[in-house]
Amino acid sequence: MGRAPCCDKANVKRGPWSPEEDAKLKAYIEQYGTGGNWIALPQKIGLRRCGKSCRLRWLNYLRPNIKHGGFSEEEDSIICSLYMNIGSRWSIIAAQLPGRTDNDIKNYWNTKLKKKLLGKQRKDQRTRAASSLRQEMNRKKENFMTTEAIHVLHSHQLQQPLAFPAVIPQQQAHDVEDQAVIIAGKLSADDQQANGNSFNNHNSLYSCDISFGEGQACENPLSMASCSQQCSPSSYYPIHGVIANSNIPCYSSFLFHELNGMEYINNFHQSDTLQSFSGTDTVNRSTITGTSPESTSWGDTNSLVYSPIVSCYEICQQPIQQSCTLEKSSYFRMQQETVLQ
DNA sequence: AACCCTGGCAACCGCACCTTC
DNA sequence: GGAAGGTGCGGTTGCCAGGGT
Repeated sequence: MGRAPCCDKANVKRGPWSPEEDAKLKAYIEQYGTGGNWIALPQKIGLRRCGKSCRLRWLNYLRPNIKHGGFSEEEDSIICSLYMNIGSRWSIIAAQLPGRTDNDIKNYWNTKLKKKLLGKQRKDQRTRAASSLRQEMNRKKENFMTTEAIHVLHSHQLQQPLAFPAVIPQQQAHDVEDQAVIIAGKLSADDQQANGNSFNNHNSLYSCDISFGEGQACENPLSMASCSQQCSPSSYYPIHGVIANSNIPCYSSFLFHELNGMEYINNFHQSDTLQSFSGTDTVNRSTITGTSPESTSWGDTNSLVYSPIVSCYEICQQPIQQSCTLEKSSYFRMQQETVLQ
């Protein structure tokens, strides 16, 4: 059985408070106090409001010495610092900022400070990732080319460029850094013929970018891209992989037959806070669109700290069910490039 | 000018905890 | 001890203003 409502919702007014209501509430509380019972307060005053609503109005708006807007740099840093340490405990954070209410701080964080902070962190992170990634990938590339067999992303079913969002499992998400790897696969003669000269230079460097989105974890792109049936070495395609990181949600796009596919990538990169995606699944001849729900996990402070660097390439090396292997002699080149703005 | 989109913010909702009886 | 009522809190919703098309 549910709990009894605190008031008769049918007989209470809702929505914005009028100046008259504000004046009544303010005058009464300044003269008599709350009486320790918010539920009974509106009846005493003659307000058709819920007691909880009166309390909220008083605490967030009417009580003396309330400050609205105009957060200082110092306040920003206090909020950020406390948020990093204790998360979304707004009442505790508000207690450290005289004149500020938890609701005000919460709104300020959600609408401005979060974006401001993330923008700064991304900039810093990209700068760091650019150098560390190049070093790491150079090292891995050497190892990669000497491996006897390799797992190859593959989909011989795909006859046209395909882009779709991939989702990294949450348990992996924190391991994946903002970086990307491109793997260009061996193309069959048929493929090359079918695609004109586009694939003649299949060892060419395919550029790659990082895409950010919000709120959507990723599934292992490899499992999504790997072949679902027995495959032949002649049907490997260039693979374009994009992985973005951590708890900043990500989208991945890959399996581009040619550079024309980059237009799909561009679709993903219109902004750092991309909220939706679109592409074309030519296997099913359908348009792929989607929307990432706003993340509600900002309480997880990991979302605001740097995650260890794990490249897409490392994921590529993990054994994958249904993946294919190739002799290194039949094989191709892995190139990577990050495009860090 | 009309419409759409987005950001900001006040207010609401529901749950958990606390207090009282 | 536990039921009922009150309070506090964080997440979410919905309205509105402003900017863009």
